[in-house]
Amino acid sequence: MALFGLIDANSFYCSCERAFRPDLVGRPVVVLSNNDGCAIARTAEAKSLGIRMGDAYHLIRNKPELRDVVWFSSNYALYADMSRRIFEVISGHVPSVEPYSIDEMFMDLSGLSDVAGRMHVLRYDVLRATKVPTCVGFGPTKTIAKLANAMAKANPGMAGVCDLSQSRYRDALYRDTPVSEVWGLGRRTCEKLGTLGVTTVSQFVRMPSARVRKTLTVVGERIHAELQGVSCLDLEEVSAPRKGATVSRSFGAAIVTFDELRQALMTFTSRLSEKLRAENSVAANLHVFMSTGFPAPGRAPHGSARQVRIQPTSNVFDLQRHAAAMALEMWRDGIEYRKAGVMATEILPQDQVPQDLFSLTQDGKSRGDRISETMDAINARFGKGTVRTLSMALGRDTWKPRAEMLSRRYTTCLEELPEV
DNA sequence: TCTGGGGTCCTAGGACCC
DNA sequence: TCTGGGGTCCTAGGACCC
Repeated sequence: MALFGLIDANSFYCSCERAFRPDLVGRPVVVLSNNDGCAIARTAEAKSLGIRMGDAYHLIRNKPELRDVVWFSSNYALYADMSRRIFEVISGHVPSVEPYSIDEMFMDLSGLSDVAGRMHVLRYDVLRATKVPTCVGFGPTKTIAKLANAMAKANPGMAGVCDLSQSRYRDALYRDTPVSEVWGLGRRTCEKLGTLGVTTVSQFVRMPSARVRKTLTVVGERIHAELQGVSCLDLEEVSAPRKGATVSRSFGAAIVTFDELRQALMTFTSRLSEKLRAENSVAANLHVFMSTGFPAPGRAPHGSARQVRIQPTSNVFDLQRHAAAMALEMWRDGIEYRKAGVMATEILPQDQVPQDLFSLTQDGKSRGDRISETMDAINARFGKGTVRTLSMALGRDTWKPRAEMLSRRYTTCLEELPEV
C-alpha cells in the first residue's frame, strides 16, 4: 500500500531568522511581506500576542502590547537556501521527495519499516543540520498526510509526528475536524458545504460521491476519495515545466514619472529573463501591467495591462524592448502608480523554438542571447546585479520596495557571513 | 505614507473544424 | 421541410494553494 508523508517547517521564515539569531529563541518574531507590508510568518509567541496572518504592519507596529516583537523584512535569498538544505537532509532519509512549497515536502514512505520512528529521526536530523523545527504527518494519500501534518502541529503531545495510516485512527479525528482544515477545501467551498449541512470532515466523507461531484465538480470528488484513503494524487519527483512566470512589486513610494516606472519595469523584466534562462526556456507572450494599488478615499483606482506575442525568446534586450514599448503606450500622466509587473506566458523549452529564417545564426542564438548568457555567468561569479542593462541603471531607486529590517544573507553571500 | 508575490487547475461558452 | 455527431482551442472568471 502506498504511504505518503508531509514534512513542513514550523513558522519557516521566522525559524530561518532564529537559526542565525539564537538570542531570539522564546521571543515573538514576525517576518513581513515584501515592501514591509503585512505579517506573513509568526512564531508561536507572536501568534499568542494576537498577530494574525496578513495584519498590516503599519497598523500594528506601535501597539504597546507588541513592543517586544522582533520584526524582519523578508529575506528570500536566505529562506530559499535554507529550504534547499532541508531538502538535502530529507533526500538522505527517504527514497523520493517532492518539494511542494518553500517549506513543505511530500515524501514517498511506501514499504518502509517503523515509519514513525524514522520520522522522529528525520526531524531530529533536519533540526541539527538547519536549526529549523518541523512536523511530519503521514497516511495513505497526500490529502491525509497533509491533515496528519496539521494534527502534529496542533498537538504538542504528538512530539511532531502524526500517523494517520490506519482508518481507525482517522475515524475519530474526522468527527472533530472542520472541513475547512482539508487541503483544497477553501472558503467558498466550505460555505457551499455549510448550506448542505456539512461542516465536519466525517460528514463530508459520508456524502455520496455523485453528490460531491455534482456540487464540487471533479476537484471535490478527488479530495473526497483521497480522504477515504483512495490515492488520486501521485508524488511528482520531477516538477512539471512552469506555464507562466511573473515578476511584480509594490513600490516603496508612489511613482509619478515615466522614467522611474520604466526603470522598475526594466528591472523586473531582467529578473524575468533570468528566470526563463535558468530553466532553458523562452516565452512567446509578454504581459505588462501597472496600477494605483489599493483603492483609497479620494483616489480613483486605475490599472492597465497589455500583452504582446513575440518571437520566442529569453534574451533580456528583446524582452525589455517589448516591455518598454507597452509601458509607454499605457503610461498616463497624473496617475500615482504603486504597483507594476511583467509576466511571461506560452513558455516552451529553448530547443523547441522554430527558428527565424532571417536572423538565424550557427547555433540558433542571437547576439542578445549570447550577451544575456555572459551577463548571467558574470553575475553568478561576482554577485547579482554586477552587470546590468543601461535601462536598469539610470535614474533613482524610488520604486524599490521598503525592506528596513532585512537580515543578512548568511548562507549565500560572502560579505554577509555570520560572525562568531 | 501606510495592505505581498507567485503559482495551479477547472468550467462554461464561443468560435471553428470535419 | 428541416437539420448529426464529434471534436479542438481560446478566454474569462472562479477557486484554491503557499
